[in-house]
Amino acid sequence: MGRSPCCTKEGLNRGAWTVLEDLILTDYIKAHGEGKWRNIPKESGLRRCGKSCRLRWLNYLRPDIKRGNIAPEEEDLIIRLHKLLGNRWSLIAGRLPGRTDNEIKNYWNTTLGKKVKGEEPKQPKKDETKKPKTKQPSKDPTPTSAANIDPDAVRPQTAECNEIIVYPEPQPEASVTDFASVQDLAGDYAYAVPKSSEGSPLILSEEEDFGNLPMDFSLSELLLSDVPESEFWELCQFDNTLDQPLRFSEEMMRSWASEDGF
DNA sequence: AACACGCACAACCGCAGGTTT
DNA sequence: TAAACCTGCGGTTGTGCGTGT
Repeated sequence: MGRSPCCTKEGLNRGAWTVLEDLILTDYIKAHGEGKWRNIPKESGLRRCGKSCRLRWLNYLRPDIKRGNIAPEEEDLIIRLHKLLGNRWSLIAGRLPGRTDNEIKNYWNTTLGKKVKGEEPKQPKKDETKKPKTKQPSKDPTPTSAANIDPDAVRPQTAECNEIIVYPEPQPEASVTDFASVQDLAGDYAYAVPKSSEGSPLILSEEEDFGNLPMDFSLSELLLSDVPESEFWELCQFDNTLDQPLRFSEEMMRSWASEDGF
């Protein structure tokens, strides 16, 4: 099949976006919605190709984008997902609320890839006090930024499920009935372990306790619907470098649940 | 203070695949 | 049915900034 260039390059701006261009693009998308990228330059007057507009919006201007450092739990998840999926960044990003494929790809190439290979990054990742590279004020972190979420924070509810912890099968030290089975539609078990007010896991053993769980879902379906079931538990397995089960934060679960219509 | 170097990340490029004509 | 169009993805590049000398 023949392929035309994405746009005629003549007369188009390239390189870093200006504040004005960002404003025009944001206003246009607010008014007309996403999609029809090719029409944007024509209709908005932006001197950018549609592809560039799409990239700018998806990776930078979208209001739900999370700014700030990758949290340890996100990092853990990226490593595991990459192990399973390889460089399928968009798929990985789809399971990290507010993160873009480009951001994850960059993070992997600069930091995580080395870490996983056992090679320490030359310098620790700069903290959130770092300034943006380009002089664009729209880079301000959103209030929901990961940098604002302490993954180790103890949330003082006793009955609500704060965290979903997936244990590999079979459970070595406990029987299935020691845990709250959220649902096992596919024959897989997902265990919800609420934290006590002291922060230690509270093991549910009574059926009625399950009613306090915040959502009802098929975890394998929710997590990676396009990953074969046979590979699902591989993702959840303990390994030598991460001696703990796979954890998903409350925020992730909320985001996934809303995205997937649960 | 000036320079060199390396890192981080926004942006670009080419390709693949789905949709429309 | 084929060609053209459009969107999305992953790899790569360019460059601003921080840090070390």
